[in-house]
Amino acid sequence: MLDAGVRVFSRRGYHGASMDEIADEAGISKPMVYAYLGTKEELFVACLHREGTRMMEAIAGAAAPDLPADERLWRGLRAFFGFVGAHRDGWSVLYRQARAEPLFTGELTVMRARMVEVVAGMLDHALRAEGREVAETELEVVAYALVGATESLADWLADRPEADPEKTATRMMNVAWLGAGQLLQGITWRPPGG
Amino acid sequence: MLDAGVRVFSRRGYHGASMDEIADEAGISKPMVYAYLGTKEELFVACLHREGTRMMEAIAGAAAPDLPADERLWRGLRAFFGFVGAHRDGWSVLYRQARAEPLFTGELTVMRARMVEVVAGMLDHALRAEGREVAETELEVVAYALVGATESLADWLADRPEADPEKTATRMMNVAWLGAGQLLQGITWRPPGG
DNA sequence: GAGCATACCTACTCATGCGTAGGGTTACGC
DNA sequence: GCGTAACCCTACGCATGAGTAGGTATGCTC
Repeated sequence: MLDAGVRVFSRRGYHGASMDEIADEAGISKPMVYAYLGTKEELFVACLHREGTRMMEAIAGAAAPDLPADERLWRGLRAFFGFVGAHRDGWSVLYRQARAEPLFTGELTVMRARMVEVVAGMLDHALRAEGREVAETELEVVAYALVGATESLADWLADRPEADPEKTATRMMNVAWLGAGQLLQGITWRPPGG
Repeated sequence: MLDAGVRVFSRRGYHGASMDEIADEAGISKPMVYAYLGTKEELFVACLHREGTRMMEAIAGAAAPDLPADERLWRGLRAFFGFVGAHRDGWSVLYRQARAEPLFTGELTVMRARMVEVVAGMLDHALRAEGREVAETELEVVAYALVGATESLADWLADRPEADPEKTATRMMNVAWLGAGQLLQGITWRPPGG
């Protein structure tokens, strides 16, 4: 039933989806949907939650905390893109629909914050291993950028059924790691004339 | 009048915005809106178009094509940040709305092509200067990642009034350039055991 | 088999909001 | 002063779709 919701929401968008169509897709009647999952808004949040949780679990399960940073990042990215590739509908619901609708931005902010926390923790861990340290804000910014870039590529992937998730993960890793790798070595770029 | 549209659309979202409210915001009556700009859908496209064009011009104007690649990227990024920062309720919000709504995917494809053209063209130019060449898809992916990261940082910035835009742009440049810089040198990361 | 609960459906109410019809107002020509 | 034309308004028609009322079938208890 949530599956039906996710399918229809991703096909039509939150507003374009009618409860009739969702009920139809699930093979039951509308009052049943209301009986089990409440209003349209609640139904959407339920879908959002489930897809988000599944994704988090997929990533957390892949990126074991005792691995070296690049390996962790790679596995995390691969799990992420693998998930998006396999659940294009779910991704569309999560990040396209939820982002556009002011009603759901709160939910989404929480999820992203958790993602950023994970990534920042990864970088922090790698830095401490080398005896270096960086202000928390600095890490947060880098993590934000990486998460944003990854989300963006996930969108790219979701629009291209022929694209390979594995290959996309590798590309992302190139951008993320070669950038982050330099940063971890203490190399920074400076604005000209600054 | 388009200004009113942009304001209301970004405040309420595409569906949440009513033509009455837009007309009210513009200080005229609804039939006037229809007389000048047609249906709600056409109005939205017009807003999207204008904001997108403005942003493109801001970036293209800042990043002169005869500069070295890092300088171009830096100026482009700064212009991008400046624009998104100054038009917080403008382009990025509309863009988000458009992505969620299947109605606008066509229009969006065109805009995206132009965006990618600007960012990827920058990278492509740098590559050709070194006599190297990379598949168009490859460039598109990198461009996507960079734009996504930048948007994400713009969000980060918007939530923190005390943060410095210039400094944030520098951080973004660090991630983007040190990553892209390595890539331009032909250095690529490979998956372990691949 | 009467009473009752569960599970589900058809068919409705009602609010919302896009798009428009038709009426008023001002300015100008004659 | 009267026609008329440009301009803009109020006030409505109408479709859509969220949420619900009230009915029907099946099964379970005593």
